[in-house]
Amino acid sequence: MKQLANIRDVAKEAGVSVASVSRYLNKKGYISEEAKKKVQSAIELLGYKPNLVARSLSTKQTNLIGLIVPDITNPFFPELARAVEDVALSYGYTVILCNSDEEAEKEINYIEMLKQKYVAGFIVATNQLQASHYEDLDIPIVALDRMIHDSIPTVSSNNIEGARLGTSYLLEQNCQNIVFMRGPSGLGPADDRLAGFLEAIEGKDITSHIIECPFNFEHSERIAKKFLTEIEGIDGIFASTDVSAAGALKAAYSLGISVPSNVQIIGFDGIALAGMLTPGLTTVAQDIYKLGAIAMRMLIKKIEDIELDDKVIQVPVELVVRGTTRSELR
Amino acid sequence: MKQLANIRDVAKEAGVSVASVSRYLNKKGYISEEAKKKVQSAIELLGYKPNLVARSLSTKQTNLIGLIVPDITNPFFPELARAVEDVALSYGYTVILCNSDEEAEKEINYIEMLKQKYVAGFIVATNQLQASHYEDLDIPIVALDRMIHDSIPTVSSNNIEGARLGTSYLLEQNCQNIVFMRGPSGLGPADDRLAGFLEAIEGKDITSHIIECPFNFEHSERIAKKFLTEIEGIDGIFASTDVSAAGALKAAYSLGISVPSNVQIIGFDGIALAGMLTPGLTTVAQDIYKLGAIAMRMLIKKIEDIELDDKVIQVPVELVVRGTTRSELR
DNA sequence: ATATTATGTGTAACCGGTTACACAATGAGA
DNA sequence: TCTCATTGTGTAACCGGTTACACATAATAT
Repeated sequence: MKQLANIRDVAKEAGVSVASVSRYLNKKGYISEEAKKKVQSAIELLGYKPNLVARSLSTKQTNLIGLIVPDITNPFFPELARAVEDVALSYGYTVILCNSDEEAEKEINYIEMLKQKYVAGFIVATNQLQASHYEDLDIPIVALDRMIHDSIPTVSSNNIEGARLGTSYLLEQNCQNIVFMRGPSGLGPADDRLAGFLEAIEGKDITSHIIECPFNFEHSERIAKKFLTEIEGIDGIFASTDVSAAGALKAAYSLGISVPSNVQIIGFDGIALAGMLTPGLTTVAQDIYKLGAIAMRMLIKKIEDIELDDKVIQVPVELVVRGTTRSELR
Repeated sequence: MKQLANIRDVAKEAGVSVASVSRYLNKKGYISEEAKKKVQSAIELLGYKPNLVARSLSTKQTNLIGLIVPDITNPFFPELARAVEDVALSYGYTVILCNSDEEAEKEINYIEMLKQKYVAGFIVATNQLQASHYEDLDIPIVALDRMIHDSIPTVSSNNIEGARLGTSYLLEQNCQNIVFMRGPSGLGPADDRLAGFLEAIEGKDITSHIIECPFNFEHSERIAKKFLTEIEGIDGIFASTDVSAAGALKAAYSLGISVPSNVQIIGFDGIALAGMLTPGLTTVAQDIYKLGAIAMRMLIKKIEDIELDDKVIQVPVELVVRGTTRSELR
């Protein structure tokens, strides 16, 4: 392959100055129709593509977006990442994937490194760091799934409403003795889901058990096995996450407890996994793709310095009824 | 935040030239102990971090790696991506995630764009493009999971051996009438898995049905439902993918066919999903993390121009027995 | 004593863009 | 006719690194 042409080659070929070529490329400043044409054909002739690195050096801007997630291996995040990536691509941005493992240090390292690369912005789906860290950065940021601080635009699902919805459904199904597997305390969505659950059972004549449980299959299975053997008469489980629900389902199965006839289970997230389980998992589904897509669009607005209509966007949530609840009882 | 220091500031502060600072930073060329110390303290004093964009412009090299996968939403790929990302990070590289959707055009667009950014190399887990495309690129490339061409270093699982292993196990479990759900024809791993299956049943007195099926849950479920109703007496299913196996499992369940007592099912991949299903999916497990990690290390060697020991690496595969096969019959 | 080599350092050009600024030319308004 | 705004263009500095090359000095070989 031949040496790539640069802007000076184009200028020479077109018989104009580099400034004119640059103005043409960026549609900025004055340029005559005639010059435009000459530049255009020179570009075509030489197969010229602007060097993005050089441009970045000069403008201190790139079209790189850092997407920070706890762990792409957790099936919630690939769906989110996919949406972010799709939208980014359609606007000419490129996404860099960063797994933080919920460790502040890893996250800081990533942020430092990407800052050195002049990333255009970050989408952060973790909340390890204090808001001040991000504010000091002076780079556009959008929080996804988890609220970091009022000062940072956020897009998340309506978790409280979702938990209320799921709980009400469990009550409709005549569950009287419900375990709520709450996520790690201190984690925004986990807390909100618990709040929604508590609101929904408020004043109802049912027994409830709140049990903390990480968003991880093996732990969830173990914990569910424990409470299913230790607590008498459980007839409903609301897990804060589909993965946890899957753990509970498996635990029930291995204990010979039949789902949904003995225990009904409901999850939260609406990831593809829910539909793959047998029986299919009833779940409060987030619109994950929308979550990611909106976050990316917000970030692009911030990057391009367009005023945001709303700083906080709540995406509605929907109950998807499948086989782990007794829909025939409705 | 104050203006970041650049190399000239450091040089001035240290009382040396920029060349010395640069030599110090890159550990290249001669520099005295004394100068080293002066530069070091100037760097600390100013909190200097080299500007990676400027460096890239000059060296025409970045520490960016493009990772091209069909769709990160397919649960096989996040596990792979995770490994790639971990190893990349540990060597100071950053990975850019690209979903090609198995479309040649998308892939070409990505490659073009990343080339403009001086990416250091690509890990390609798709095979849409002809090898020549990659060769013309003149950028280090490693093929992951799927072989593209002899000329391109490849790391993949031993798919033939894996399929043989799984099939033998099914035979040991007394399956007589087996459906092999093969992946899309023309796809390397899918073809290899079929080959392994055929080899393993060669000469055995059993009935087999080869049915093509994409690597997608919904399609797999539908197809499995069809053959489970249309074909008499199926007692074993070997799916080329855990996701397909999950579809088959769900299909069996919805038809009231019990697994493993009526039909035994075995998958391929060893993704986390397999363990989350009930019953747990017996599967031929790839060492997915290892696959990704080795690919990344190979790529780094290519980038740094270190001779590769082997151009093609086959990672061994392991049978993981869970609940969809009747292990008690052993 | 002299040639040769190894060590150490600085200057300035270069990578390939962007853009401030100077300078024209043209047309409109006073 | 004389401003002055508008449109159009080019030169050269700048972004922040790397590095070829020239030059200097010290150590070793002849």
